[in-house]
Amino acid sequence: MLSLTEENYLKAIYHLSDGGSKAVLTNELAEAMSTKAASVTDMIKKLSAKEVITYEKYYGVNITAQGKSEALMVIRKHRLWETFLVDKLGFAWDEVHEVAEQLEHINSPRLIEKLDEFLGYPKVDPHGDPIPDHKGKIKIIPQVPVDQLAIGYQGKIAAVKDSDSNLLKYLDKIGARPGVKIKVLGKEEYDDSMEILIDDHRVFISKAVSQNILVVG
Amino acid sequence: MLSLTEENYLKAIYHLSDGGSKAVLTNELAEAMSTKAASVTDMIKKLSAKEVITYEKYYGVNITAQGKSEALMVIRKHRLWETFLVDKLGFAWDEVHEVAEQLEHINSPRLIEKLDEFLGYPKVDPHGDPIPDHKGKIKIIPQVPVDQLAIGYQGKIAAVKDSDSNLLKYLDKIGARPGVKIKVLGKEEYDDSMEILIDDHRVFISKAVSQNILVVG
DNA sequence: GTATATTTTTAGATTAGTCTAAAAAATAAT
DNA sequence: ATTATTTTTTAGACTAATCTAAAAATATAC
Repeated sequence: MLSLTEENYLKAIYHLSDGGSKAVLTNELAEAMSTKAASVTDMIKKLSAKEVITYEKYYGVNITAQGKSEALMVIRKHRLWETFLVDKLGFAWDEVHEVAEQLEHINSPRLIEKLDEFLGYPKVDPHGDPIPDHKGKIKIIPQVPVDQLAIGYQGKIAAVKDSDSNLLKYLDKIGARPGVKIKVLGKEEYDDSMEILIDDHRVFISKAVSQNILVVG
Repeated sequence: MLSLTEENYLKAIYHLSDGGSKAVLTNELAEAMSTKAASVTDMIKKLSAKEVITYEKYYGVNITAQGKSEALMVIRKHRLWETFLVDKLGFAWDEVHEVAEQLEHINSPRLIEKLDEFLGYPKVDPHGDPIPDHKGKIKIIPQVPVDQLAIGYQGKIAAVKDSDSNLLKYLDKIGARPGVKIKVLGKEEYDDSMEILIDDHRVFISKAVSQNILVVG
C-alpha cells in the first residue's frame, strides 16, 4: 500500500525513466517533485523498502516490475479521469490536469473498472496519451516532438504535453489538438522558431511550443 | 483551508450536533472518529483556531456559521458523488459510501458544479438524504426512525442511514428503499422487534433495523 | 459534603514528510 | 593526480496527526 506522496514520487520516477528504461538521479527527481534532494533521498529509502524501486547510493533509482505496475495504475486512473472530465462533464482540456492529479489517488479498483466501462474503454486521453488497460498494459506510441522534425514533414499530431495549462490554452487557440494534420514549412536557425501548417493554417511557433507538440515517430 | 482530517472531524461534528443545534462532547467525537479523546482535544484546538468551531474546555464544541458552511460543502460533495456512482456508474447503493468518503475531499468547486449539472441537479442522494445546493442550503426533512412509530402508521420511507454496508444489503433485500410505502402492523415489547408492511410485503424487523429506516415526521 | 468515578486535558513520544546545514562521495579541471 | 566542483547523503529539526500515561476538572454516590 502506497501513500499519496509515495504514489506521486513513483509516477514521477516512471515518467523520468521513460517507463523504466533508464535510471533516475536524485536531483532530477527533486526538480520534478519541486522539493529538495535531501527529501528525495529519504523517500527513495521508503520506496526501496517497499520494493517498488531499486536504489544504489549515488547512482540513482530504477523502477521494479511491481513499481511499474503500480505507477501504470495511477497513470490509468489519471487519464481515465481526464477523459471523464472532458467527455462527460464538458471541461476544456486545459482545465483537467490539476483535478485529475487529485482524482488519480482515489483507491477503488471497482470504481475504475466502472468508469472505464462508462467511458466506453477509451484508448487515449484528451491530450492523446495512451490509457493503460486494467492489466496495466500500455500501448506505447513512439512520439517525436515537432522541434526535431525536418522541413517537409507531414503527418498528424499524436499528443501534446499536458503539464502546463497556459500552454494548452495556446495550443487550443492555434488548433493544435491530437488528430489534427501538421506540416513543417520552415525552421529559423537563430531562435529555433518554426513555421508550420496546422490543419492548413500557417502559424509561427517558438521552440518552447514546438517541443510540446508530439507526432508519431 | 482545511486538511482532509479536519474536514472529517468537522463533518462528524456537524452530524453529531444535528446540524449545529447542540454541543458535541469530546468522547462522543472520539467514538465517532474511532480515535482517542486526547487526539480529539488536539484537533479541537486546531479547528477552534481556524474558527470553524467554538470550544470551551470540558464543555464540548459548537460549530460556527463558517464551520457549518464548510461541513455542508463536504456533505454536498459526498452526496453528489454517491448519486453519480449509483445513477451513472451502476453501483448498488450499499457499495458507494466508502468511495464517496474519499471523493468528498476532492477540492475543485468547478468540478462539483459540473457534476451537479451532469446529474440534473438531484435533490436527494440514493439513500434519500437531501443534497445541499451550491450555496450550502439544505432542505431538512424532519425524519423519524421507524422504531419510534405507533402501530397503524402509514407513509413512505424517506431515507435510510447509510453508514453500514451490511445493513444496506439487508434493507435492499427486504425492499426498504426511499420512496417505498410502509405500514406499522405490530410491536413486540420484550425485544422491540416490529412487524411492518414494506410495499405490501409483511416483514419482521429487529430494533437494530427499525432504527435505521426513516420516514417523514 | 467529602469520596469516588468519569470525563477531559496535558505532557511527552511516535511516524510521515519536509527542511537546512554539513559531511561524504563522485565527477570535472587543470 | 591532486584540487575544485557538483551531486548525494547524513544529521538534526519542524509540523500534522496520532498515541499512552498521568494530571486536572467535572459529575455522581452515599
